Amino acid sequence: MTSDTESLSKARLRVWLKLLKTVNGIEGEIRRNLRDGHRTTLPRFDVMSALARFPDGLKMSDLSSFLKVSNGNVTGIVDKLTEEELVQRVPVPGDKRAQIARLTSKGEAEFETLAGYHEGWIDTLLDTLAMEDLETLSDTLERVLAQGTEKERADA
Amino acid sequence: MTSDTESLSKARLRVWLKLLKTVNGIEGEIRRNLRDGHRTTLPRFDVMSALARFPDGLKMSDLSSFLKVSNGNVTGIVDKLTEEELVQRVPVPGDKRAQIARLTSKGEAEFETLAGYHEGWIDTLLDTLAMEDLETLSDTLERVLAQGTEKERADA
DNA sequence: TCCAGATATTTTAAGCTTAAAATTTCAGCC
DNA sequence: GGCTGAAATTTTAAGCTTAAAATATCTGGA
Repeated sequence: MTSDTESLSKARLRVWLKLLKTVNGIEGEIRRNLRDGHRTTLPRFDVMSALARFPDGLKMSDLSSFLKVSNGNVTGIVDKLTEEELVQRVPVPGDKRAQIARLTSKGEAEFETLAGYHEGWIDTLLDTLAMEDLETLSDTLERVLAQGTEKERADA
Repeated sequence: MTSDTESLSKARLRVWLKLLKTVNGIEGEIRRNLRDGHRTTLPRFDVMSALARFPDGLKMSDLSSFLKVSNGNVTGIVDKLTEEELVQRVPVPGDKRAQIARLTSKGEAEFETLAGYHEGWIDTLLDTLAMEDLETLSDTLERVLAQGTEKERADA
């Protein structure tokens, strides 16, 4: 391995650690805000956010693949959101195995409120990034994501 | 709010979601690699990585603040690493409350191996980023981190 | 000395997460 | 109809995570 290759590898590692630190910091702040100010959690917010994108609801399995978490995971979160009447399970006509989870009107209202705050928190936390930075960053991330997609294909 | 301000806020939100997707994807890949190929987990790797930076070991509380996780959390992880003789707890002379966690020589060897693989995984996953991209990205993240630091001061 | 508050750590309770097993239902084929 | 394998979901077991309570020890002052 040439010295150039080695330093590139080390530089990537350092940037990865910084990326992780940045994202963990922001995510921690969001979790704190949700918990302390709104008595909820990020996984709950994520589920509601996914359901808000699909007004007709999502099958449990579609919800878990959309969020990239396990089936069992969403079962537990939807259980609790259902207890609080923020989400409801609707039977799928013609398939007794499946259920559709969807926001109740109470859940929609709750999500709209939370989403507003959420956008504000992110806006503050990413305050230092102007449109040009955002575009550059977005392009960079896009390339990394594309590389990940390629790898998935190789694994499959 | 002007339309420009609104679109900036929305753009920040979109970039945040992309950032999260990227980091979660990479982190998931690292977790899979550690689990499937090396019978360990990311939190364990993180603890060993922190201890590897401090050959004389770290007090439990310093370890948790370094990793930015709770005290109780490291207690459990160090317990298990200790059972496997990868880490040992050393009493602190003059303070019976405190303990220093440090890698055993077995732990050091194990970490060196894992760290090599880890650097390779990151190198592959960030394959698409050349030195120039890394520098730009690093600067961008630095600014976001600095903003977070400012906010912490305001909260304190 | 003794005690009150601070410090270091562990324990506890609750929630999130996963992979794997279990359950229920479906779909196609005989 | 009945069977078999697939599909959708839930349950289970194990581990990670946190905040808060509990424990043990230390420190400084009365």
